[in-house]
Amino acid sequence: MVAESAGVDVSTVSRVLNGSPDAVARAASTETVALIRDWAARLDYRPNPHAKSLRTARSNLVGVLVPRLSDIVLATVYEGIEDAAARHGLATFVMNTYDRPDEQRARAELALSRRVDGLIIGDAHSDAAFVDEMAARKIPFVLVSRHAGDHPSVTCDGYRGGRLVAEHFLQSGHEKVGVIAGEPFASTGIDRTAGLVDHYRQAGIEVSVVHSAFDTAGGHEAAERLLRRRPRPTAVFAVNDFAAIGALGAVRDAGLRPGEDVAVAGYNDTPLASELPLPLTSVRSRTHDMGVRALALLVSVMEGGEPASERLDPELIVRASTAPGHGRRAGSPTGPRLEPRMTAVRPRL
Amino acid sequence: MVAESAGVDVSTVSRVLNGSPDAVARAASTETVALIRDWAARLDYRPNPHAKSLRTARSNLVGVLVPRLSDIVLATVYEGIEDAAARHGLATFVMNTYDRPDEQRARAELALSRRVDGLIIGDAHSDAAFVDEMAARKIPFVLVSRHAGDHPSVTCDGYRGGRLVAEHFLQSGHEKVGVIAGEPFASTGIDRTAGLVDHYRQAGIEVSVVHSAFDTAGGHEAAERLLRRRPRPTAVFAVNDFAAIGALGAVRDAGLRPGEDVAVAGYNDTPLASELPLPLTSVRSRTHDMGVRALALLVSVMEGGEPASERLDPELIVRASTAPGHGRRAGSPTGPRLEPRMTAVRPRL
DNA sequence: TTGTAGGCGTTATCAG
DNA sequence: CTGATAACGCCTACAA
Repeated sequence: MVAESAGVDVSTVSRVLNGSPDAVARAASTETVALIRDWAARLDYRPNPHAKSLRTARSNLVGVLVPRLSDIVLATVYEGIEDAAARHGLATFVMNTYDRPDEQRARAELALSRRVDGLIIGDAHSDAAFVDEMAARKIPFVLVSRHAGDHPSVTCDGYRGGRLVAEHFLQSGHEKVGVIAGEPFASTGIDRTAGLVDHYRQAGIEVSVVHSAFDTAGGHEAAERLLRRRPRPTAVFAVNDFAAIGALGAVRDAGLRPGEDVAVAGYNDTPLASELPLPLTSVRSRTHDMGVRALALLVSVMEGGEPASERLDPELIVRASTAPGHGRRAGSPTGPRLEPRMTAVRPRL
Repeated sequence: MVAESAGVDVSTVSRVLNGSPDAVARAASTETVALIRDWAARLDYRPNPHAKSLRTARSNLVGVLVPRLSDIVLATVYEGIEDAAARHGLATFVMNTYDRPDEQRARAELALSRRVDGLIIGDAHSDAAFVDEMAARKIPFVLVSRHAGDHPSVTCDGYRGGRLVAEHFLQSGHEKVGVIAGEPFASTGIDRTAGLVDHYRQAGIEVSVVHSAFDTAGGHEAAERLLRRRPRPTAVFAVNDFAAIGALGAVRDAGLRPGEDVAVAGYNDTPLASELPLPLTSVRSRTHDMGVRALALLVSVMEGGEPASERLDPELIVRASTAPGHGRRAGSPTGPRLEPRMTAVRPRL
């Protein structure tokens, strides 16, 4: 189209429109380049991506599998992926798998039938069955958020995150601790739990671990179970902020003062954590960065590389839920005197 | 590929693999059909979507624009879109625009350059500037969540939602009411606010309206402004659950009892609303359904139709934040006696 | 019922 | 430096 209008050959047009700046210089005369660029702009020409993909056998598409996009953690990871993908000229499909193996396979096939150049898998299970299949089929992919087997992955160091919480709890004098460990198939929960458990064990202390769904209701129910144990935990670590919020509610419902009678820490430092009535101690897990790095890693895999996995460093954010009087929300008019007021004369047990 | 293996002509293969059941029956002999199907399965043949799109000038791709995917409301709408799209054999791209007009245009162009067959726009501004441009360019699109101009849209009736809250507040005896109205360019906040304001006006009462960001911090700050007014509001309606959570915090920080001294209602009935320590009254807005319906509407538009917009019905869910003693979280061991305990002997003002 | 041929818009190769 | 040509895989009108 550009070619006809400008009276130039198609191949020249292609060379000008696609080549790197200096390649263009070598490929066509200055006038021809100007002419072609002019017509392309005037007709606002866009190369047809389907024709291009057909010819080059590259779609510049990547598929992304997540357990659930309405989980803010994964949504934020995906935002990172999407940002980075746009910068690389790639487009992304996201799909929910609800952590169900059959859906993982079905969605992956769907993506593959769309001829994606690679896959970012955010819902790997620790048994690695599904990802091993993908690897056996030589499909370029990376894992994000969770790791499995020794496939390339970008994660945030959950083991270290768990230790950070353990150190904080120990320094605060907690010797009876409970962990709400999330789903048993997710490396995130496994690592975070192991980090805390190991650190406590080195101090000669055993902690109670219960599993739960990754949401508020799951955390509430799991915390109830922990609070029934004797001696009762004085600190609870939930491997997810939403579970931690549920735990806060359970503590309150049990007639105890969250933050005072029972310290509660979460994970991921969700935007809500700092804004809760009782601000929540949490471990920042650099979710957006994980997405950005995962896409970079995938690009490297797609280019035939065998890049090393990346493990980002977590950061503990201490707030009032584990340190009464600390970590008040900025901009509050009342200052550190909030907590006593929030918890005044609540009957014990 | 299938053709060579089976020793059949390519066009016959195409006919068998694409045609509707009875078209196939008319197009090839039973044996040939079986033969072709057999080989297709054995080679797990997938038609190349790029070749198909090139030939048919249809990509089966739809672009989705949202303000921000890490907002659970839009994430849930998108889940609905994605579910429905998969059922229609369509694939979707989502992109964040952060409610910035330049990003809206840039992302729409990106989608268009990918040759999407249509667009679902979840971030329309009430001035309709951007969507009018799209319409002028004859691009098939529908709006979701927000409406603008008289372009086809799927929304939940915010005006009615606002009225539902107003009725509930009036029945509870609130005569001094504040509204946290969200961003002024979003039809959602505008309609919800208008519904409440109109209903109160019909009762001869004026309400205070303040704008804010749609997040927790915005709601906190806006509530502080409302609570400084005299006479002080006894009820606050935030057009978004996250803003409502911020408002709950502000009420508490002001030394008042949320739910008792100041009723707080939110909007969207986010999963968190029912799980908060003080369960939040909210208006359910059928976000997932909106996504599903929006995709159906887009399909109709892409087929050349001019379908009418859809307005789904909202539902008020009353909980303890506006009705102390009501709406306790199911499964709690303490029953309706929670609220007095939560708010005991907090100093007034 | 089956086969043939042309073209969708690119890019790569080869020749001028 | 520029132009012609083939091929990517699919669909469809037309012919047999």
